[in-house]
Amino acid sequence: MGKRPTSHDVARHAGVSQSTVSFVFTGRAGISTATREKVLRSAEALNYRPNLAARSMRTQRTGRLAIVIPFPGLSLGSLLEGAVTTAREAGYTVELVNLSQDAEALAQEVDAVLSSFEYEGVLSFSPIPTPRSSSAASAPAFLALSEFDEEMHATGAFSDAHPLVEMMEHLVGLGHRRFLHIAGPSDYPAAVARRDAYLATVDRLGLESVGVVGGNWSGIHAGNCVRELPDDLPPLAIIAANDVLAAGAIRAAVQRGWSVPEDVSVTGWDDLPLSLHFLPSITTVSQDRQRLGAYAMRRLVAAIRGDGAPEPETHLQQVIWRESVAPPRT
Amino acid sequence: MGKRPTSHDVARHAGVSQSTVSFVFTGRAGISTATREKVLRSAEALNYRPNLAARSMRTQRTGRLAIVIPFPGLSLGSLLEGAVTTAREAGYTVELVNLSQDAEALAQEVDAVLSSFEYEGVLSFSPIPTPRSSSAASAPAFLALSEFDEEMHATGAFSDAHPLVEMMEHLVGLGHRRFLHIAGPSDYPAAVARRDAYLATVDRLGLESVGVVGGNWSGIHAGNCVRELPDDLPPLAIIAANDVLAAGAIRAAVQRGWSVPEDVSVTGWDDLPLSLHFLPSITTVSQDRQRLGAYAMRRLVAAIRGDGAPEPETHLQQVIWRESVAPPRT
DNA sequence: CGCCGTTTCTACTACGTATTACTAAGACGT
DNA sequence: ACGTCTTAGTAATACGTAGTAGAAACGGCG
Repeated sequence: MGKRPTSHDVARHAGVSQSTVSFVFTGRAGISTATREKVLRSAEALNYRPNLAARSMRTQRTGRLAIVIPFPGLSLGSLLEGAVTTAREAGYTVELVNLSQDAEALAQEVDAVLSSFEYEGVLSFSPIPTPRSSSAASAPAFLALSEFDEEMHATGAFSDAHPLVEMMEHLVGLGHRRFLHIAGPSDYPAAVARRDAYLATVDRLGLESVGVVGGNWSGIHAGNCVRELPDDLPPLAIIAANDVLAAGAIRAAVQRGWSVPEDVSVTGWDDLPLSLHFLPSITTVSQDRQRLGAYAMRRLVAAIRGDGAPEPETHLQQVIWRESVAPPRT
Repeated sequence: MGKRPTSHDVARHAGVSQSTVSFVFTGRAGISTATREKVLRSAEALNYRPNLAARSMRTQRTGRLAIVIPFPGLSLGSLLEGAVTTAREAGYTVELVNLSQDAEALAQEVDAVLSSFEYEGVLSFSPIPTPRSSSAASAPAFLALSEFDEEMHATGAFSDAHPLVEMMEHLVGLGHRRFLHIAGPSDYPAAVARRDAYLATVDRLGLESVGVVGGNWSGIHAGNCVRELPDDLPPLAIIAANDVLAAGAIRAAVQRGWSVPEDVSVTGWDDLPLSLHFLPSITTVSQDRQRLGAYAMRRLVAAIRGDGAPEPETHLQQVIWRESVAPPRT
């Protein structure tokens, strides 16, 4: 039960020889349809997957490719760099698997990856539905950024959105009282954490909140939200959940005649390559994505080995003050 | 000679048993220093690397991890998505390997990857020095974007920078005569291709070129170049090698009082997420990075199988007209 | 000189698969 | 009925490693 089934097990179950099973799986001719289906049914029943290591030993082919990425990656997010480096140091190799966008297919694919016997651990950097009870037998460690995120939030280390609080307090120090939040989609824990931090800070400091708008990562949509605001609103401080939303908001504000930052201050998140050159340059939060990736991988490896969780990283995020923030026009 | 050496070969060469070789490589105690060094010397002489498939078959551990990426990637560049999907369809698995930035270490690491016997093919999306004569014995296929790039250029399909010509001709049609090119680093074939296309077009259409400046991918540097231009230059059309350079240029132009696009038209390349929201929004070239990644992978797989090169992709790039381009102020 | 303990090495086996060589069973023409 | 050809399946083997059990060499001690 606890062991991974082999082609011998399938053969025994189906009442044929191991060779026959192998022929079925390699698609060789000379197998009757009846036998083939019998074998496939047995394989299904036992949850059999060919062992790729054994196969590649026999065929003398690895079936593996590498994509090498030089360190200053193609805006891969240094996330992968950090993760891959850490995995390598721990003696692991990292494979890339991509998934479809459709929710149902995605769940199925994740399940396939987890039950493929090919991986000792699986890491996801984006919110993914927790896989259905991975068939108890030796399931690989699974770590999704969503849990990760929430846990970090709980421990106050990462997506706890503390920089957002820091930015709001600074804006209040400059004289701002009226705020607007442009939020990201609610299935992104980071987006939720930022929204919650915004609401909590409004509450704690007794500020005026014009509302929470947005709900996706579209800069166009963010711009539309700004266009719908009443004319007499400024001075206003807009806290956007990332730089794309901030950029869309700035553009819409300028287009309706509000000057940034004199009438409207705006903050973003992510420090995209163009944020520095924007007009005005965007105040944002830069994340040390490489260290974040490394940390996520350390956690996964610890989970595999049954070690306790490693020390959480701190100072992974930093506010970068730029031109899009100023005291409100008096 | 043509075969990959095994621990048996090393044992024979060193005059010990295979077990001893295995013990040396797994670091087990109970091996005298003399024997250990003898084994290591033999292994070095034969270029031996443990066969990971055999090892993982024996140990029942794969040593492999996966990073799953959902389709609308984290601005991974859809490049990887396309490549991974294509590889999977061809029956391959894709591993991520990262390299250091230092040129010498990098060359050594690439060499290690190529001679590790672990990969049937290796793909690089960035310019990487062609590896030293990969020890003739069954070297894996290697495809670097640099060659790729240059070849595509030769066949007129990809980095042939044709969109750049299209943009310049359009600008001429609007009435522009005076041009400036902000180039990328000369070790990026794409950057070179764009510069060459610029120069050729200036020549062909008898335009006035203020010069070719730049030389790296820094937006700040691009801005400095624009700041050094003479005051009475506009009207001017700036052709930047990518959007970051374009953004830096726009920012510097606006800061010195030139309005964009009335005084200065600017074009970029890449269609970054913020380019659409920029003030003014940046005319750029969008690349179908997913198809590009898929094509690169098809080529790699074809090289492995000894097939001829697949049909080159066309229409991978498209000019996106935006606000940063207009007729020159009269 | 024989006994024991330690160190150092070797012979052998199992891991799970693909594939070659072979056998059994029909199908068919004469 | 007999030999031949085709089809469907099986037995046996090799791939390269790690590790178990055991052998050989060696030194110390009585």
